[in-house]
Amino acid sequence: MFSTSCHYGLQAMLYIALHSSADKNVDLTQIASEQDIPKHFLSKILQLLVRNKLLISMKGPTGGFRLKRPAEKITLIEIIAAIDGLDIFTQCGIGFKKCSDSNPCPIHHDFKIVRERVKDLFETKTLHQLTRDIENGNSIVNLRKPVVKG
Amino acid sequence: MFSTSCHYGLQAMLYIALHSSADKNVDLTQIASEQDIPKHFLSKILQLLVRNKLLISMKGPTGGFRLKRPAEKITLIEIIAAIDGLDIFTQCGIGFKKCSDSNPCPIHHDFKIVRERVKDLFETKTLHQLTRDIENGNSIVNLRKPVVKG
DNA sequence: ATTAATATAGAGTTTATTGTCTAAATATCT
DNA sequence: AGATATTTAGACAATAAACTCTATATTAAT
Repeated sequence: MFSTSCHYGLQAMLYIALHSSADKNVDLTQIASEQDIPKHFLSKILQLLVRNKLLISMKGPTGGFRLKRPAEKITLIEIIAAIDGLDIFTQCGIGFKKCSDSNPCPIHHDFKIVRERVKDLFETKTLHQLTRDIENGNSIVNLRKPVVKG
Repeated sequence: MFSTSCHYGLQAMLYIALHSSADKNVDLTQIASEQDIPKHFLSKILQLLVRNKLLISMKGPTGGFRLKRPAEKITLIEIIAAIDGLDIFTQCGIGFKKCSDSNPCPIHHDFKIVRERVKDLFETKTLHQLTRDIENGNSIVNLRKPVVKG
């Protein structure tokens, strides 16, 4: 449904939401190695997210990435919009370029309904909802927070 | 949502459903030019649909393509399966390879619901339903049947 | 100040997708 | 039988997506 880049971006944002805080960055190498994403490829995706005001980056030792806004205020569709764009949520189901509400293809109305449901999901789902699920143990997929030292 | 090849395949199948019959083929050049699809590229897609038993092809003068089965018996998902495969209907929304019902990512359950709705649509929609919509004038997009001579 | 750790930038490579061209095989029609 | 119209096949080209590598800029810590 989304590009590989977009998947990487979503995964990285989730990782950063879980592992960064207002005074703690997560660095690229850690994200890339723990999420198994090519480092320099991920680097460009994160740069894009910085330019789109979803992340803050800092150079130097202790540098890295953190969320620009609280996880409650970041929806998944913002990440998707920054990387893949929103065409997928407006495009015709069978690819007719001229298809529209007033000039519908024969599947337009039915497709629009299900497409909107997908869009709604990503519009309403926040990063915080995802991290909460993980912290509650309702979701897994190798994103467990490491045990804090001390 | 689907590849360009898949869009072309869906569009061509719809065109063939509208313009062929048990004793009339539609030829590649006509489909390609009327649907504005690169001819030789479309040729390969139609060959794939022939191999997947959705179309019959005949060479020579009066040759061309026709549906292998009645349009009532061909669902859109069969066309999609032949060209793009069905991965999109099983893949994780945020791209985790290991995500599954028993090892869910934090959006798994919600995403599965909307993904199934999209799948349902393409599973239940037949080519016949599309052509009927067009013939009833409920859908347009440059697929009008040309006026029959005589 | 120096060093080390980090993000940023840009060039280059590989692979997949999309599109083009030419030739061959097959079938119809006269 | 020969001419013509069609699909099939395969090589090739162009573009985009995914990935790699090297160098530079910036910052924290010493």
